Amino acid sequence: MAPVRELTVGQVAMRSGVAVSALHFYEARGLIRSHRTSGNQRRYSRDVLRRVAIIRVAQEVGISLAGIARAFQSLPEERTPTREDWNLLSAAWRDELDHKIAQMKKLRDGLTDCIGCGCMSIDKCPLRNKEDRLAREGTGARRLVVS
Amino acid sequence: MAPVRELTVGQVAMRSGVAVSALHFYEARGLIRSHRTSGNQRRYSRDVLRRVAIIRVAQEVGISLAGIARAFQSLPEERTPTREDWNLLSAAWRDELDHKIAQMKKLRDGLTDCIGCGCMSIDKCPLRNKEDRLAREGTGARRLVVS
DNA sequence: GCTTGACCTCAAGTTAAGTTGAGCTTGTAG
DNA sequence: CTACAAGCTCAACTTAACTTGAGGTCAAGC
Repeated sequence: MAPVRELTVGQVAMRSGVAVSALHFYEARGLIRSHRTSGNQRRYSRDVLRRVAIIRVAQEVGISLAGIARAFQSLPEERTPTREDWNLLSAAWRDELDHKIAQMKKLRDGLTDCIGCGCMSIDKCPLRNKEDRLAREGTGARRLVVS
Repeated sequence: MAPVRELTVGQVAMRSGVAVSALHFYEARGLIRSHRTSGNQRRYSRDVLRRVAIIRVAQEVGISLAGIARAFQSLPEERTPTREDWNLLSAAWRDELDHKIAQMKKLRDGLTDCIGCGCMSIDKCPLRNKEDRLAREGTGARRLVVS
């Protein structure tokens, strides 16, 4: 087979639509990998494009880079991930997403009922009920999760 | 009528479930207001509790403090907001929420179809389609929006 | 062979939403 | 009247996810 042309950072950046600096950053975070030329420049195999695409999609769905990295660990190190590999990943995320959608619906419905009423006390109002608030991660600054 | 007792920061913190530092912060951001005692301590009128409750709910729904502040500007400055005032607010947010839910559903459905397939190119894949991505705000670090 | 654009590294800056701490003042209970 | 908890201000730190900049290297065209 003809040798599949490797990509430079610039090419990956252009084709994936993310900045070069972001690619460096993803690499530092272990989300993508590259090897170096004799002149120390990065070269990527073509499947990095899929990885990057999935990173962006997952982010939009509200998954943090840490979460994505965790999920990516289920992918094989040696071989290029197959479609099946990716499907396993997406299945897990789809569940997360389903859950978030459900939570948001609950909030939306609760909003109209509760915002103008007298039930906004911390323990009584369904909206203010700590039991099943949407999860937050991180301890310092709060991140708003999802999308 | 009996004079309605004003609240100290500590009391508001306890009753609303947010930290004193967060209340200071909200005040600096113009989300809540207080007046000062002769000794320069904050005193809050009771309706601050509702405000704070709504701030938290709105945040969970993915609205940034800046967005909340914007919305709060529609509230009357002079009088305590009525139920009607709040309802107007919530209506707008409910729409936002509806929209976000719709986007998430789209993403969820697209995810299963697309993640394992070959369509992940920036311009063809529905998931990667720039047209109606979820809005991002801010220019520096990206925030993940919603909940 | 040199110029120019693409790369490289590493440090520091940015935003959101707060938290933490130092140093100082208030207010209330005994 | 004196502790001591609760307040106050202001500056600095935190996290995530990047971007920006400085200072230096690589490679391809003319």
